[in-house]
Amino acid sequence: MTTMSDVAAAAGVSVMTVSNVLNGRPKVGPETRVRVLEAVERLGYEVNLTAKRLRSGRTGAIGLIVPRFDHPYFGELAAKLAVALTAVGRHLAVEQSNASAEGELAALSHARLATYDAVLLSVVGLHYDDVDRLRSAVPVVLLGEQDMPPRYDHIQLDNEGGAHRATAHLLERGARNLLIAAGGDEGFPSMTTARTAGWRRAQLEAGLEPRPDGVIELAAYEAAVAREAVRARLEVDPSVDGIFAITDQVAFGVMAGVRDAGLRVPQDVQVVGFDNLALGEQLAPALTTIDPTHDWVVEHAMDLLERRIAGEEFPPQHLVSPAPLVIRGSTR
Amino acid sequence: MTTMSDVAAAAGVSVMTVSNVLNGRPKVGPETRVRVLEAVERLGYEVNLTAKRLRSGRTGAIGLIVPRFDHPYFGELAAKLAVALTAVGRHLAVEQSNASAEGELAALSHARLATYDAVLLSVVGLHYDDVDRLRSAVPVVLLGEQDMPPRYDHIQLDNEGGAHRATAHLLERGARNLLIAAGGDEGFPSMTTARTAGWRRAQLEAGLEPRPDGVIELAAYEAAVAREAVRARLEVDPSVDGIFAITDQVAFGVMAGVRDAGLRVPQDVQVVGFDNLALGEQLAPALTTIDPTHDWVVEHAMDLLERRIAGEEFPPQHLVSPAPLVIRGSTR
DNA sequence: GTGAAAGCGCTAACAG
DNA sequence: CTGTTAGCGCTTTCAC
Repeated sequence: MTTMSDVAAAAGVSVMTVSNVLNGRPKVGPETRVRVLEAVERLGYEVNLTAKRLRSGRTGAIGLIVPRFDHPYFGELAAKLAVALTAVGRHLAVEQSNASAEGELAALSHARLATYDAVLLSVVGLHYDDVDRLRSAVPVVLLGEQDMPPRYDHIQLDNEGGAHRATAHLLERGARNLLIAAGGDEGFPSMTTARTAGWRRAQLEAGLEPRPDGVIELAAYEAAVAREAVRARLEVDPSVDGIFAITDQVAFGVMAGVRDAGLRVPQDVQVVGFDNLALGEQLAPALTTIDPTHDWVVEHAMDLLERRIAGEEFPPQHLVSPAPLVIRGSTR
Repeated sequence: MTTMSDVAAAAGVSVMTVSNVLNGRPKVGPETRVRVLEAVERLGYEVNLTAKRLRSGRTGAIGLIVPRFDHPYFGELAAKLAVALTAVGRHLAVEQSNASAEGELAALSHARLATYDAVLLSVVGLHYDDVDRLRSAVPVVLLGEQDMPPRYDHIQLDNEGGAHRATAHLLERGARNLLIAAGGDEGFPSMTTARTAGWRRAQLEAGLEPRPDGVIELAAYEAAVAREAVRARLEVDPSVDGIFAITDQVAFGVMAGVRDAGLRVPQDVQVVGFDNLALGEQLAPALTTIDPTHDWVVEHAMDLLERRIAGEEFPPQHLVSPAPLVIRGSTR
């Protein structure tokens, strides 16, 4: 374990000069710099990030807290974020919040958040009050579709608009008997209510009254749950010719459920998802879906983070990303 | 920002006593303890993990370094690991290594590894020499199928055996013209060579000579690549009746490619994958595959980590997890 | 059972 | 341009 003092001794300078060289501060003579860098090289010195943070309050690390590691949506977002952060000399560590009931609170604890220069918090599954109680020593930017305390910067998708585009597309391609595979009304603004509203509005604008039994209520947004629900529904109601699935994972289940019922996608039933997971492109047929524009989210999240880290003061930003339609084979 | 001194002052004790209470050390009087805990509660104190680590060298955090966040295999492993670590009072942070060429080295730097009590390093894509050059201040346990320096603890799957079981199953279910969707021989022991060897051995044991053109060489283990390669192959060679895909992601592409060629799974071509990704179960037909037994890996990895963290000395362990067959609809 | 002193490795602030 | 001093918040050590 070599320290800065070791390097300083080896180079015949003070620790402060070593620190100045290593952090690229301007006031170091060129030959002193070379001598220090040689000593660093020779001793294999690497900075102790823990000590650096304790003193300076910075490490270059950004935290991303997601509800679960095994959902591809977060994996795809995290991958893009990691690349973008690496490009600006930072790095990303991802933590999972709701591995267990207590895990949720533990991951959000002051102490753990404080290990990062800033934190991106994905609020899926968190409630307004949980987040409102949060006290963080570092800047926090919220990501996700829940209604959240306005004092935070918050980036979300155009859920209503995306669902509207998805549904309008189904109608345009000739579907008339539309279902939505979603959840029940939770009584507060959420991804579910916003996307359901978009599905409803598109039909009203086309002069269609949404079917009263149009919502297939799913206990969980998982493929297996959707698959069984869709199969059961189609067996008693074969008139259905279009289904908007509230997420791509649900859409994967919907497509399997349609097949289980002996029907074909897209000839008998057209399907549109929401999330544009990489895998949707590889199915046969490939999934028509709404793109959550991760690049857009990453770009704007990083801008907010950098400005907050720099201490810039400005009112909390509430950004809504576009959510364009991606047309593939699951619609005609 | 309240510190331990603030709490000590509020409770009328020394910082040392606060530290003792908070860390459950035995030598504190019951009523002192209550007084301290009250002060902690009142002031909303939370420990500064950075300071704690600088002094004690421990934070309770375990690092998992994966090649990429957006591969579901790692997501599923990380999720299970996070749950298990939470249960023992630790927590998991996941970092991505090869977001870029330099990212790989950066993620493995001494400095970054040192922010954890121990590190699980997934070595997919890393070379023997990269890992051999690694100097870490904390225990490192290797995860993955590459050949690695024996001085590390290393957990891998039974690649050859799993591939053998997958192939034997295809033969048992009547397939006779077998392909493997894999990569070329890289000239060193790897996941590719081990799984290809298992595929070969199963055929030899059944009295079949593996076809010289039996390996569909994929430029990358991605669904899109496999899909196109399989479609092209089946169009010139319709006699194929069984394909072992080297990973589930490849298998997803293989199944789509079979359909693209106008054939059916499993009636015309049977398919077996390797990884048991959650999604494989939701396809129609569901994917027969080899289970990488994440639970087994997690259990053994945690055991090694805890013992190394505790400073226990023992020879490097090289463990091979079972890799059982999971039979579903993609085989008859 | 409790506390005082020392210092983990680094950097901010300032002196030279 | 370079060095000195002080101290981030905590735990280790050892004295009482």
